[in-house]
Amino acid sequence: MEQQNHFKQLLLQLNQQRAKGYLCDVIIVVENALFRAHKNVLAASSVYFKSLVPHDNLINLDTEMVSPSVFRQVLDFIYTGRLSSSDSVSEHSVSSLLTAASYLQLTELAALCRRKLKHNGQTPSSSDKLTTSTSPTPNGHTPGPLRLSSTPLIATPNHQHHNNHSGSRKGNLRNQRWGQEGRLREDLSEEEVFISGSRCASLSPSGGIRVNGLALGLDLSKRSPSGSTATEEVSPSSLPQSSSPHSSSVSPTPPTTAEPRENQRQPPNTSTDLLPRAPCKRPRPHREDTNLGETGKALSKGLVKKPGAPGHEKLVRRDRVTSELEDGEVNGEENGQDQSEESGHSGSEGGGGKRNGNTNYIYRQPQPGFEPGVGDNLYVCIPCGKGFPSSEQLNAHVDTHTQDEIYLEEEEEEEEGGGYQKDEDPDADPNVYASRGLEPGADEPRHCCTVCSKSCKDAVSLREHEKSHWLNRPFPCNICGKLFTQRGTMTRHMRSHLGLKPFACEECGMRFTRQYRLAEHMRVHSGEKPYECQLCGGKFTQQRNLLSHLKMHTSPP
DNA sequence: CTGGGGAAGGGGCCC
DNA sequence: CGGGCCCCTTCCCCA
Repeated sequence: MEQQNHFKQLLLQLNQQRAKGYLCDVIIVVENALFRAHKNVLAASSVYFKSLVPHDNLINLDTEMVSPSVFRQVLDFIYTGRLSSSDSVSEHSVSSLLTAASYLQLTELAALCRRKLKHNGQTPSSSDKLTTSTSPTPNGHTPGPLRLSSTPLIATPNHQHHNNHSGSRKGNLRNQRWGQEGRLREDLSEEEVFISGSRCASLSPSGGIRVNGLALGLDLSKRSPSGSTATEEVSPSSLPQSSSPHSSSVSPTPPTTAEPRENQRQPPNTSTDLLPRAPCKRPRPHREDTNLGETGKALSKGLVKKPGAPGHEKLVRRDRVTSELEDGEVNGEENGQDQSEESGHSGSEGGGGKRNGNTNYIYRQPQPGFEPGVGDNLYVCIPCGKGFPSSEQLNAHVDTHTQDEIYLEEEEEEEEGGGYQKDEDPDADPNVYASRGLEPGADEPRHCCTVCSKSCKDAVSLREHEKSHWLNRPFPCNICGKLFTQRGTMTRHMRSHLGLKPFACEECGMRFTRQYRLAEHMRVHSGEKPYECQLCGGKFTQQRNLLSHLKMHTSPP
């Protein structure tokens, strides 16, 4: 007895889930594009991926071997066994596919491409030599859509270290891994992790950041030793171990010779058994320490502590002045939080943002009807949330954004909505006045710049003036679009997205993005409390807590 | 329920 | 560009 079309239906379901990001547990970074997928599917299709996915939730691919557009075809092929119509698969793209397939050790796809090239009278490029052997597929070459053989994938891993192909790249990360101690190797370079220098420079006049990828609820920031988020919902087996961060932005070493044959018969649910059962779409807003056993309080805190996910653009619209000039976090951080956790608890990440900062970028609600990550619209415009099937189309679209356009829309919305947000009643919160350049009780709003206090005659003038401040934040985050005044700050911010925490506590395994924080943390273990309140003698491990404490002394009861 | 303390995250900025 | 520090903020725990 056999259920007909079972495999087809199963694959169909998986592909639909991928499109929706449902249960996706791995992110593949190709240049500046992010792709979500299922580890099991990747592992079942590629020996290369099989070697990576158990350890990493974030995989960077060598852009010299595979481009975003090619990888998109590769991923489509993995999930469907088909390539798009042969008409649209040019010889050049077949060649690129072959290179990518070889690099990724997708032997079936490589063989398919090779046959396609042969059929077209082409000689496979040298790149396909990466694949030392492939198993022939029975269905041969046929015109029309290329189809995956129905035979099981036979893994015939070669022993070449494909990563070496990227070795020529400066500061190459891809061969680097977290060491035994769980420390990121010293020579990691943010730029390498991060995709983008090119896109970084392509900040559009509108301030729109080109992020050719799926923000789509990906929470790149949640990556401390464990977690409860989409990207963190990983197998417990890979949890904590202070030395085993879940995602590395590097491409680990390729499959070793030791495991080849296993690849053919991996139990289909080997890893899914270890995955959390709950859908990863809506991570809980609170810590979930309970599953961590006695790993240690401090550790557990770090493990599940939260957020900041660029992704579903659920955002709280704020007054333009507030959001752009006063609250640097709303756009990138708080927003991300909302996006990832929906519950709306404002995240600690947004913490620093309430102060000042002339952050400028405005996230927009996704356009009606746009469902991030669904279907072919894998490339998402951060500003408007619109999805596009290709990076080229996205880039073209982003160029159409202008700051004025955003302003116009803002204006329209202000007119429609009366300007204030319901939760931003100036009467209730004097800070709102400040942020808007207004003063409580003033009938006529003063159009003051919140950055330099310059007074403008009207709102339009103020906006024009405010633009000048934006230039002071020339460093955009390629993931969330937030702008920074200094490159170093942006780099540090990106580190939080990727969860790169090079500084590990030897006592409990907690990891930190900053050495200073590790030093601070170590006082927890040493019991050192160097900060003493001169008023009451209270001692604190953190200076900031002493300051907070002092406020308690000084503030009226 | 509330307030204080502990611990942690993030951004700004200076060196 | 990284380190170090400051500030703001959040979250959790506990009394």
